[in-house]
Amino acid sequence: MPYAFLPDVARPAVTVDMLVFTLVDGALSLLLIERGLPPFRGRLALPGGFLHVGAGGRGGEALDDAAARELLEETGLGREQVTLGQLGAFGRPGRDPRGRTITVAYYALVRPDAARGVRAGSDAACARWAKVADLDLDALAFDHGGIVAEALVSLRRDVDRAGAALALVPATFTARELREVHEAVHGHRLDAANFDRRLRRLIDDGLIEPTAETRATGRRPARQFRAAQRGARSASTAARPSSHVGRI
Amino acid sequence: MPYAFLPDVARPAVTVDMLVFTLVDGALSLLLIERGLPPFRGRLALPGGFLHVGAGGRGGEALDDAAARELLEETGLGREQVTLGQLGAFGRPGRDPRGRTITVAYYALVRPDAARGVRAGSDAACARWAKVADLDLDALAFDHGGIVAEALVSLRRDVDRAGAALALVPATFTARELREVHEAVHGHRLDAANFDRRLRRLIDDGLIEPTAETRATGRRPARQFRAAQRGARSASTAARPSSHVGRI
DNA sequence: ACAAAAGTGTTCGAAGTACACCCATGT
DNA sequence: ACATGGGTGTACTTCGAACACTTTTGT
Repeated sequence: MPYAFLPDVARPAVTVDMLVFTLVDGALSLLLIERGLPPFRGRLALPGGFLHVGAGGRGGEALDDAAARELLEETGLGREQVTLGQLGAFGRPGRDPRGRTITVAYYALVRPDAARGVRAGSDAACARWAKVADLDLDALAFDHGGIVAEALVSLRRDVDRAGAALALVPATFTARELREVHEAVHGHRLDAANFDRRLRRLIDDGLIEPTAETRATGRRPARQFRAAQRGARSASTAARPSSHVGRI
Repeated sequence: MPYAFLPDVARPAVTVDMLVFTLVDGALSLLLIERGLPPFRGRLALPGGFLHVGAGGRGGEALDDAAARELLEETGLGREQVTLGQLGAFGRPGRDPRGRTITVAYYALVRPDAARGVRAGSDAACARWAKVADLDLDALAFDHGGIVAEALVSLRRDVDRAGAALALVPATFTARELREVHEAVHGHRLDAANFDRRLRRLIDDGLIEPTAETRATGRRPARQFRAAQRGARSASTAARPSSHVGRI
């Protein structure tokens, strides 16, 4: 038993909410559930759940582990298959009519090929991919609209640092696919020629590497790339300041 | 009374911890308190406290308000005098030996002139400015060393976007002072000539504006600048994509 | 053959870096 | 007068945007 006790103040309930992003038909999409119970019954909401807190002083799960658990429950995806990170905490009084809750929002970036199998999580009544462009943020349950809005700002800011973009393409991808990630996130077209030169820089920097095979894509076959495994950096990378991936 | 109740699961205690940064003698510094009580008695820690949660379902304070309240209690500074923002939530089991706690970390950037008067908060046993360069992160209480490390990464990333740097200089400042903020945060010297051209761009973008007076600084008097009040943007700013300030 | 997509080259401007240099002032 | 810091100019480079252009495939 610990030698000192936490003061006996009122505690909020703590939940973890997930912002699971992927690309569906080239459009940035977010996994939402339709609530089957009040409050906000019938409204769309972020998947999530309560943080597991052990009975004793030390038990329970870390926030990151709670996010990974929720992700697995809702989508069947393991944390190795996605890019996971924390967005922040939200706790305005009144955000949940049932009582005081704090939520810690996590984002998860899912490759589109892995996203195909995501359906009917055990926890959620009905999980679906919603295109971000079509989403009415004000219609979401709780304060989830505001959380999604913040996540989109972070995502758009950090997709250019390549880390986030690489998390949203299949393991091997074409230049077009990676470009479409940027286009989907930012919502506007990019010059294919300029983007290819950016790809070449990513190769120079050791972030991605070309594969031997090409892929038939309807017309002329395209070269493919894959994310470089860490450690296999080129000399030019070592000289540059490392491009930190940062949060989402 | 609400029509539905939160499930009766165990709840963690929720605290708000403050990372109060300023420049002391040109060195990036952080406000720390020496703990007077166990656990970690005698060790340095971030100032902070428990989130106020109302007895009913709706009462209590928002996370931002808790951060502002802690800041006021520890430093006497109001939220209008500082730049305040959330860093994130930390909740590893075992981070507090007394029991399960989640902390939401906030940063506050304090202008050096305002930091002069910060001393002996009502809450803290003994508050002091610690130079970040001299700090032994592993010696801090709880998991505060890791939190500080994360904050420094964010601060270094975002000081270049000008928003953070302007929060760490007096209301009117010289080019040298703003440059020293960048140097203090990044830990290396910058070319004064190039930095001056960056200043000129900040003027063009309407972020800062020159004042009429100059300041005697030992040798040749220096021109002074101030942060431009929002709304007084130049034409060039309106055309550009707005440079979001982002978190810390 | 032709359309569509892959891929290359060119030009321009914005902005970072390095460095030479002039200017104004307190001692 | 002169050292010190304030302030300007110049050359080089990187990188994004715009766009003309060639190459390679399927139909």
